Amino acid sequence: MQKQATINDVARIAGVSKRTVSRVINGSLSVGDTTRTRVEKVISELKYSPNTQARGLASSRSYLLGLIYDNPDALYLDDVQRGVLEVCSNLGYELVVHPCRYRSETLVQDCLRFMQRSKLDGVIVLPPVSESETLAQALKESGSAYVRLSSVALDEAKHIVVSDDRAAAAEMARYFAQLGHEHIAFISGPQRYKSSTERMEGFQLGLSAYGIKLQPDWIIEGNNTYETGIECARQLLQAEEKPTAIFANNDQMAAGVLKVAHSLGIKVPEQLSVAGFDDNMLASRVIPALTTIKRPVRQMALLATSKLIMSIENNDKAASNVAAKVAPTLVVRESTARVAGSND
Amino acid sequence: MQKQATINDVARIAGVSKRTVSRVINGSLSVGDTTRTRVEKVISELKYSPNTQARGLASSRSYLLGLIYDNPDALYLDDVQRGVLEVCSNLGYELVVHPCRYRSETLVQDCLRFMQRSKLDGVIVLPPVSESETLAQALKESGSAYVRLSSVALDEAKHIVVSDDRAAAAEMARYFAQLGHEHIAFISGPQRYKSSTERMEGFQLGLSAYGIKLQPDWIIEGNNTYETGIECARQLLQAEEKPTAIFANNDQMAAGVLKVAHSLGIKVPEQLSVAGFDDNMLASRVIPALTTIKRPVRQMALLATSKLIMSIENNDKAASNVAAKVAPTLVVRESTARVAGSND
DNA sequence: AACCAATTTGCCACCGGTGGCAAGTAAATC
DNA sequence: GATTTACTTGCCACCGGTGGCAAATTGGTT
Repeated sequence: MQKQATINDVARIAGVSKRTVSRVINGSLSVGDTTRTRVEKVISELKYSPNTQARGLASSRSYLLGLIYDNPDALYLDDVQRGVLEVCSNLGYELVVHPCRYRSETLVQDCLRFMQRSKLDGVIVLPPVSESETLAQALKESGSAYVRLSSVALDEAKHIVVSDDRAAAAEMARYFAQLGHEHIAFISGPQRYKSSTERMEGFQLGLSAYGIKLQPDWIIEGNNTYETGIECARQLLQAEEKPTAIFANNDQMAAGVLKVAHSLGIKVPEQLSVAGFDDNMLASRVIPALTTIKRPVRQMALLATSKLIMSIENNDKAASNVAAKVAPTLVVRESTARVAGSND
Repeated sequence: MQKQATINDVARIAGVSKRTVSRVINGSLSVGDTTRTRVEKVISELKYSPNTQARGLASSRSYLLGLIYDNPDALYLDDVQRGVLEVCSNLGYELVVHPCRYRSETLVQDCLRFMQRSKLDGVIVLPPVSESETLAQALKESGSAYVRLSSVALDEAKHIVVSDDRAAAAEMARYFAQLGHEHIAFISGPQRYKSSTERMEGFQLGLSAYGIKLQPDWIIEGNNTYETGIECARQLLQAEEKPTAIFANNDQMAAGVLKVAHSLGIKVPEQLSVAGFDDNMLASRVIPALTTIKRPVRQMALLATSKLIMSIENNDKAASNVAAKVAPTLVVRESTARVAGSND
């Protein structure tokens, strides 16, 4: 293991003090041009790169960001992580991932400890953990930089990136209505999450514009997994009176609906329209391919990371206060069709 | 932001020197029992936890592990990451994720720089990056702790966790043969990866035991994505003479085969058997559910992480030299059946 | 009581950077 | 040319721990 060059080596060879080298590294303005180029030359010759631990110790910066989440869908997490990493690597940060338990009593403590232990410069918090106001409060009080991803605007513009799931769900409602569907069921996510209630309310609101009302027994709560999608679909499709369209809170559950419909010999989309939410990889793989709402996950991740780094480097001074709101969009594929017998 | 307690605070309050506190933290033997308990009491009262940067600076340990990969399947990465994180959090390590480009000329440099910059204690390398011998060599020479995940035993037992993909593919061959298939096609992964050639060779070997030979034009190379799965399937299924069974190098491509078969009106499994490799989430979601090979990804991740940490903490002395080999297993679902007209 | 070995504890330098301030240097003003 | 001003650069302490070694304590022996 060849020994790593230190700032002292650079200083000695360049014939300056290490303080000056430090200035060059950090892009300080007050370094003469000739000195700067000389130092830079030595730095690249020695392939010197500063020791982040020492740097962190002296300046309380680590160039480490954290990603906090609780058991998200693999595909969602992957999208987010890719986006975050892209920005990180461009801007010289590394990413530490940290799963945690949203419903644990020690959530706040756990997250703060994580930040402190690893001396993170900031964290990005994913849903549903992002919905915890106590955590957000604790982060704010501890003076940490953070950004939340959410489908509801539950924080100052500086700390949040929101997607308008409510409007997107309303758009799906309109689409269903225009296909002539009136007997519509909704498989919701856990009602304790705002992201779930937002989508449900948006959907209901959208339908009501067409005079359609979701029957209470056609609103079933799943937990966003494929398995509960199957359970919920069974309840709906084995009943006497069946809906002609089902909107599921995400693609996983919609895939479950497809499976059940297939096993019951119900043809999609001829006899039943099915739609999901997310537009992850699964949506295009299943047969028939799912009509769904595309969430711009990657874009949210990019935005969030940029905001976060901006707020870190500006030492939290305004600037990044631009609202970050993204709009999910309807993607029509094969799993939805005009209701049988209708010709609107 | 309440100020963080330091080792000096603990030392002062406990009435000992900070060196002693340090000893207590690191579980050194030579601390008297009474002193130890006193110090521990103060530590917990102050909720003191050592500054990892300072600790790292002084002892060149960071309690940070790295995960190095190149554009893996989202589902695979998620499985691995979950497994790794589980062990990490149990043993007090954090995980830094690091995507990179396997085929880049600067791969080695990039990875070493990553390790050095973040002062990682060790890294876990996923396929296909794990197949790079130059990287492995560089890691070894730099004295870094590392573990590779692979489907071929290309390193000392200490540094690798292997899955026997060859044997698994052979088992799939036997299964196909016993179903009476003789006209069999194989959609391979990129032939530049050993994991791909291993599976192909295993499959061919398995078939040859039954006197079946893969025709050269029924071996098509994809790149493990759904899209190339579709392209390859088109070639196979739009030809004059069609295979009765297709084995794809992974589930993504197998899903592509299902899609093409469906669009061509070819019934699976009645007219065509399809199998994949991985057994990821997708395999059970598609219709019909895929027969596939289950890779014990999670188990590999757990093993790899344990090995890595063991080698770090033993300062690389033997001990972790147990061979770590896992066996993928055949999972039969709905996409495969006895060949039409056969009754073996 | 004196001595010795083993165990426990403390002191100080050091890891590799950055912050604050003083000193040095060059350009601008009178 | 002397003085002020602005800009560069260097010095030293410090961030919060750990390593090596010396000092102090303990307990058992003779």
